Amino acid sequence: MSPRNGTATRLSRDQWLAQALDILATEGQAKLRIEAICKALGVTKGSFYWHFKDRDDFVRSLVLFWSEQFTDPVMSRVSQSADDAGERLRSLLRVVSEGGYARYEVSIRAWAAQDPHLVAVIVRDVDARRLAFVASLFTELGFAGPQADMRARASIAFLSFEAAILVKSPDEDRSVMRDLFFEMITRR
Amino acid sequence: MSPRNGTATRLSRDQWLAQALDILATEGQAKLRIEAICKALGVTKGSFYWHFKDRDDFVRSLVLFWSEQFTDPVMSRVSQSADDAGERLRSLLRVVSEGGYARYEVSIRAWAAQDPHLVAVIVRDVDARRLAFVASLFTELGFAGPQADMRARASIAFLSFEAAILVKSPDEDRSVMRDLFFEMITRR
DNA sequence: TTATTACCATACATATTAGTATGGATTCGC
DNA sequence: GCGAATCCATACTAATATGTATGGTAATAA
Repeated sequence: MSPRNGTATRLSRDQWLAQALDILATEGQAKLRIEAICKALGVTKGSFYWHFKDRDDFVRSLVLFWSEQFTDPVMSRVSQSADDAGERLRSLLRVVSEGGYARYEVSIRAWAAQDPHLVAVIVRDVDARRLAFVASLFTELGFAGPQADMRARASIAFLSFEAAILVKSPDEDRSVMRDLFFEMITRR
Repeated sequence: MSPRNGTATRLSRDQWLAQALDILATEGQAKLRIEAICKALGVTKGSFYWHFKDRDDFVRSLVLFWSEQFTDPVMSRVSQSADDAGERLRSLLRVVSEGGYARYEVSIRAWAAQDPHLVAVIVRDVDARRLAFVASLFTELGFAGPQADMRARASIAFLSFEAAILVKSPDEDRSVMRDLFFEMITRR
């Protein structure tokens, strides 16, 4: 109920977006109403309409924020994690899974389906960059063309939908699952 | 604009749900408002509130309808498709992909996230039955325990997220992708 | 054929949410 | 310190959605 930030409630645009992503992950997109976020931030609508033109502007900014937070940073972190392409792939699987980066996929894509003009454009760009990045890992591992593409799609699907399947494995089993998946998908 | 059913607009509960699923797939869940569905069906709200108690009742009925339409029928059809477990898996991949059965996954799961009480319960049940069914195929193929479970999750993820990734392959490539995926996932 | 049920139209009430207008309070450049 | 820009509160409007009350028509059973 009380403001979530320390000092006397004076917010930046990014604080708005970060709080919104948190609500999106924990309570779903139906709870992502303007005044509800205001309450979580300890401010009123006056703040919202200073930072954002309207709700459309907010949603697009949020999806853009998501794409900037969870695409390039992950890719560059993974790129620097190892020299061996196999180890980088292993790092990708672990980072995305344990970092909870996949928990926004469903909500974001539900928006994309109902806003083909702007949200879908951003998501499509993210998809393309993810696919190219992961496929390049498999190319480095010696898979060519469609084989690399298929493995990239399967890997992204495995990571993304792992977070969406409501029947969960225990945590220790999830790392076992990842290892088994890694062995299968890198086998020549 | 005109009523989509032939005779003089006299609907059953299932016709309501089928029309709703169609709107959900084509226009997204934001367009799934009561009066919008009324318009598509050529009736008014009086009809809606005769068939459904309120909107919550409608949403839960819709998710239940989805689970009944796209779980047991697919499983039984696949079960009868061949004797060999590998051919049944191949049949599953083709039927789900070409039948467009995965296009509701995102919207349904977005609802599940925001309604843990009832919608999520239904989706969880669907997930469990899907996992058990697909895992049993891999068990038949000689994979035991975690190997079968991992392969079931990967297969379901591949099918579900294939429909959600906005960067699409051409249609002929999708069948190639399926074949490549099949070879990889069934390799011992 | 008549009474009853199934199904729907209409008109209304209510709630929720987005959006606006305006002024007040902090902070910052200078 | 002072003006200007930044950031937000308050009070309001307007649009959109759900839900209700009630009556009407077509089908069905007897």
